[in-house]
Amino acid sequence: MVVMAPMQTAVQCDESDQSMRQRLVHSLSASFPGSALSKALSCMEITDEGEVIEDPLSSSCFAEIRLEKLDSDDDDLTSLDWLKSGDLLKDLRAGEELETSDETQKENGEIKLENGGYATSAHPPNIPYNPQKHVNSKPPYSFSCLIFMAIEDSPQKRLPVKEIYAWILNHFPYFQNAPTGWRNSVRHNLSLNKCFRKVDKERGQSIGKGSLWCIDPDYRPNLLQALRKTPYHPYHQMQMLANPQPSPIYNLVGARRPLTLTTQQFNHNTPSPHLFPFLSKRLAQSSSKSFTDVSDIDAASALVQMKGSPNSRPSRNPRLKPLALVNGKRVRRSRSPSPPEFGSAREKRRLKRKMELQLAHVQKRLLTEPIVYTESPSEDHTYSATSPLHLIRSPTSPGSGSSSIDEEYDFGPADGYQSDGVDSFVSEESNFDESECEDDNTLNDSGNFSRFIRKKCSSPAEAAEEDVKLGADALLNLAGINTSNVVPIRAISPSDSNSPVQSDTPSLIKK
DNA sequence: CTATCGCTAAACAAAT
DNA sequence: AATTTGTTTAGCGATA
Repeated sequence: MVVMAPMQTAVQCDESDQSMRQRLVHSLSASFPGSALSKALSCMEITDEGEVIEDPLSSSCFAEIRLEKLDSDDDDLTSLDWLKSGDLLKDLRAGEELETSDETQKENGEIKLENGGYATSAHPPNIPYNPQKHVNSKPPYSFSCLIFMAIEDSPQKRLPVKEIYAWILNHFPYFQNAPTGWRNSVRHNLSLNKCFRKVDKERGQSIGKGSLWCIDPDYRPNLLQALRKTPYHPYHQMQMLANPQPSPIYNLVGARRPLTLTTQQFNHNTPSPHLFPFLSKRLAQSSSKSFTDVSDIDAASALVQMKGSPNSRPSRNPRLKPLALVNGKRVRRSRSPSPPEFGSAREKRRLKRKMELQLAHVQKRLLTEPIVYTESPSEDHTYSATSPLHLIRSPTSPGSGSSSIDEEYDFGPADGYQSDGVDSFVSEESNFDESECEDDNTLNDSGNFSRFIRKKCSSPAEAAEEDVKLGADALLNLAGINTSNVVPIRAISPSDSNSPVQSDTPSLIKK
């Protein structure tokens, strides 16, 4: 059931589009001066009649986000009872007033401190957040999101710590008066959060102390997802500009509700080239491919036959080592392998071939599609976030320090802060050309996915088997079929959320 | 009640 | 030597 937003509908229909758009453009430009956001906004031309001549967000990845009913709490939203709670109507009216005044500041929940200093209170959840205006409210973004936005907003998609500080200070004046501990938190987050990766400096390159930090391409969708789930995330306001239709109510009233994209919506969610030049370029190449096509389902059903009924399998994922606590650290216990069951040799070969072809598509999608189907925060951007690639990475490879990461995971060489600006994951994309799906040898020999597997497995035969098993799980999950070998980053249906598999999912994998 | 998450503080080492 | 950067541990409150 899709829950529309009755309040926002009323708000947006009562006022003209033009005034709303103009005010939002003004507000966002002021909120994010000089940023990619304001650049994207500057590309919009609003006529006197309020028409947006060029709307860079018309195909935004957030343009068709809808809120799906996810839990019993949503029932509250289907009734109008929630309207009566608190001073919501007053707050909403206050939220509409984007012009700053002392009075509206009070109504907007601003916390005016007598000493004019730092407040630890979070921004009120029922007020649209303006970082430039609500300078005394703690931003409703996690440090992960702040760092993500800072890095994404940089020309090279990589920043030294110092400039991350600067970006945050510039865009969130709240931190100008905050104690310096937040810098520690930023560094702590950079260090501990797997989503962020240090870029090795080139020889002779000097950017001062420390390294550049970038987004790990594998986790970028997770961060996007996390940002999307954040109330008042800037891109949502952009979405309102592009598509002033009823939006998820939580973005207005601040209730914590995850967004879920439907399969149909997925295909239309192309990021703005103004905001995500590399991502939009990548997706444009594969936009003609549907996310879950018939062949996926076909292959998945074949896999069900091959693997047997998912429900008949033991709940524990045999390939995931369960976690144990040793000296306070989470480590993996040893596992006992579970051999796959196949039919005749001929049938096995046929299905394997089919599997490999489908696996190639899955691999390609996993590395190129930005949208993540998750409802658990742990799948977004936290220290415990997992990705398909991480499932098969050895989390505690001996000697896998920062210098060996690139080699082991085939990251491209560091570009340097002021270098050509080629995004690191562009090179990864090139490893997944459609033509690779046409040849078994190529498939097995050139993909990162396969390389990871081979590094993990001791023999080619074992690697091939691992390949098939992994692809089987990926396809089954993409087809919405619950399996014991869940690929946790995608296609997790609400009914899977309590599956025993997830409890076996690694909850903390250190870098 | 428990586990997880995000934040904060702190200690410490390494780099500049 | 001082400062900045990076890593790690610990603890707390909020939340699911």
